[in-house]
Amino acid sequence: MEMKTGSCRFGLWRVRVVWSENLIHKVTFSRTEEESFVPKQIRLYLTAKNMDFFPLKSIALSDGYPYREIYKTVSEIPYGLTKTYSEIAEIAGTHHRTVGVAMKRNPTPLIVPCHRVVSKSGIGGFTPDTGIKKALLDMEKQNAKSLGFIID
DNA sequence: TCTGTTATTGCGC
DNA sequence: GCGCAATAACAGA
Repeated sequence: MEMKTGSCRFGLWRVRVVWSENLIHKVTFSRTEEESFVPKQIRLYLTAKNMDFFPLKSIALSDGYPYREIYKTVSEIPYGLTKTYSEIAEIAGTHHRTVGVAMKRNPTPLIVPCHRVVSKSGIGGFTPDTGIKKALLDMEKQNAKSLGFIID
């Protein structure tokens, strides 16, 4: 299988994607990347025109991948909503501390929506910049609200 | 093995 | 509010 790389704009950041076929291998953030082709679902998601990545899927969900259960649980959080580290831990049958480690090591943010996992007292962390997490949550919340998925 | 790492939480003051 | 201990699970040596 052939491995492809592309980069897409999100605010001040560039989202760099590595994939092959429908399998996403890696998603990283950078400031300097030139824009180039990425899968349509990702481009649309980043401009609030798409709510899921089907049929794309993350390598983090494949058999034998470390923290697979945690990533699977996180993937089930609906667009525009959040869960806490403790809630994820309870569902996945592990410890909230472990959820933090798994999020930090998540190879594919966005695809596995780790930005929807927040702490009880605040937004929680995000590498390389919590500003990205805030921007993603704002975008999702606003979009979901305007489509009537969230009422508040 | 053993040590370091970690995007949390809850309790006591 | 702040400091701190508890504590799961993986990477790297």
